[in-house]
Amino acid sequence: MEILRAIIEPSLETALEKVGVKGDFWKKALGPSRERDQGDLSLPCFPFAKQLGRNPADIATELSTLLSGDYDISTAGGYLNFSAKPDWLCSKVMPASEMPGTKNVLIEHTSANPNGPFHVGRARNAILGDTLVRLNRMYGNEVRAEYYVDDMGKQVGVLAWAIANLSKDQVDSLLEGKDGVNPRWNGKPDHEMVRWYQAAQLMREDKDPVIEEAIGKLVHASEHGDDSVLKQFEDAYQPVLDGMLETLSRLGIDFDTFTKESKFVVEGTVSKLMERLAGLEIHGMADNGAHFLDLGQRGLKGKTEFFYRRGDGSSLYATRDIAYHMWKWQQCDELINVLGEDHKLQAKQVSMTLQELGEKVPEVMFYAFIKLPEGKMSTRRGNVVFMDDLLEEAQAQAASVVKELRPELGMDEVTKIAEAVGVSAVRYNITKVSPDKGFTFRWEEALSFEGESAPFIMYSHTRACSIAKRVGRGPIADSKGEIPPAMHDLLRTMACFVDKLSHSVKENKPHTFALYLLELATSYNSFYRDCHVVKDGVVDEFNFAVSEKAREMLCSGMIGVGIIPLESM
RNA sequence: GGGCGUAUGAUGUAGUUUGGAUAUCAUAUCGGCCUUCUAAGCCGAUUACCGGGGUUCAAAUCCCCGUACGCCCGCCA
Repeated sequence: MEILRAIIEPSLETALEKVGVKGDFWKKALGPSRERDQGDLSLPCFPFAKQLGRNPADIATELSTLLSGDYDISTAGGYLNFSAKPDWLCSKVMPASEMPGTKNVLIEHTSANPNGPFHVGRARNAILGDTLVRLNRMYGNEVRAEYYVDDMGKQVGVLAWAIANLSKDQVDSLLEGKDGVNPRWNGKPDHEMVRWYQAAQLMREDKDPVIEEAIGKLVHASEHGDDSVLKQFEDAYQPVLDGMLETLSRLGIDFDTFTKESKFVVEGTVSKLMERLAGLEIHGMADNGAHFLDLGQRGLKGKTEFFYRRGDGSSLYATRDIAYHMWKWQQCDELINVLGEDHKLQAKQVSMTLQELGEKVPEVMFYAFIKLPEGKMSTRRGNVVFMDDLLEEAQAQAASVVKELRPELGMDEVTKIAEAVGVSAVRYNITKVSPDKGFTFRWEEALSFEGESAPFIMYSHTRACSIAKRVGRGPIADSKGEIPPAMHDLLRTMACFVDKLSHSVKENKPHTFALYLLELATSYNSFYRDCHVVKDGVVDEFNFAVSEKAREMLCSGMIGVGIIPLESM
């Protein structure tokens, strides 16, 4: 609770000086209390014991007599506990709070190869990335969400070759016996066109030199910036990408800008970069003329040679990524990338090279993969859960719950609520887990609508909306009244909104704020139980004002993590 | 073989960056609460820091040695 810290620190500093404590190391010891009933902030006095040669409990007691302010003080077992006075807390929480962000942030996320539909694993990137985008915006930062389109190289090359050379019948017969397109997704180009890619990959297993050469030629041309080949690639991948973006859009995810990888080849920045790299101290060359940097000289362990240029003079993916980063740095103060954990080494190499060039390095949020109970997700082995199917299932499950709980609702209303509940639940179940934790996808958990879930938060919010609707007008400003425990508890939770948001944004940890919303909703639920707004037809203005403030916070918090704030569900 | 990451109740998770009190929350299980603003809710009960050393007044947190799992170690993307 930073608002409390701000008023405690100055007087605590004076008190500690009087007692004889030197230095300000205590500032980091002053932290949130472990238990809620201990207080809001606590100071362990053990570190002072040695310096002063006294018992920590005595020091705590003496300090408590030297302090006073808008907080209550208690001591317990060598700790000094501070609790904000409820009235003061209320006066701090109720006014609109200023958001501290001032930076221009560019967040690159998703950037999936445009060759097929999102499965749940690939979508983790988009969900985490978009949540970071939303949280940074709520924090006050200027944010640009960017998708880096991989429009050259082998993956797109294979897709383009297949579309140019295979008929639908050929594709169908090649893929015979494999799962077909779910009829629900007929006409959705990512689901349809991925079959050309899959068919081509199957054919390539035979290693037919004619096909390999044809694909190789395309890839080679794209990597040298051949306009007509790049155009052919674009015609192949764009519909697929559009289909993929449709899925993301259903999840509430969109982008401000799309930047094509080929841009840096065509504009010549990649070749200029390679010239610069060739002049570096740690530069080296292989027998066939390929170039690398020896990052081992800068402390990289394991494989130390980082190749950035092939023997034939063309660039590699990482080389283009470096050019891309240099370009990105020209347009923001802060750069964040969202990458799967398989990109850790690559990202390290890119960062080290950027440093070698005197450039700043990006912040990277890595996330671990989502597995299935049967093992790793793999499109080829048919061991996947497509995001489209998950969303469809979530919507259907939600619809059956809504129909049961709200039998009076019409079909349109049910569908609208079910869609919001389904999408929010799917997003939230991915967002609430720490990114570096790999987890196993289970339908049951992904579709959980109770406990630690989006619908739990949505439900609290609709309760607040329902009250507001019943009152039918806004709250009266500066209402005051009695603060019972449940309201006090809610106010304390509300007081940490910005703290939690700051932490989430600064550390690139969306899950901490996502979990905070659960606390906020829980506190609201207790308040809802104990502090009725409408009693016998009469509005308790103070309770209403607090309810409204909580409703606003829930609402903006939900938008921040991609939960759709319904007014009724 | 080397590098990086993860390990917390029956299950899933927070907390580890910056050491601090009785370790968070949920699911499951058992029991209670709808004549009062939506019971997708509320209240109560039950169960945990991978193993072994070390540092410290104090270790889930820091250091060392193991074990298990994941990812990476392409002139692929």
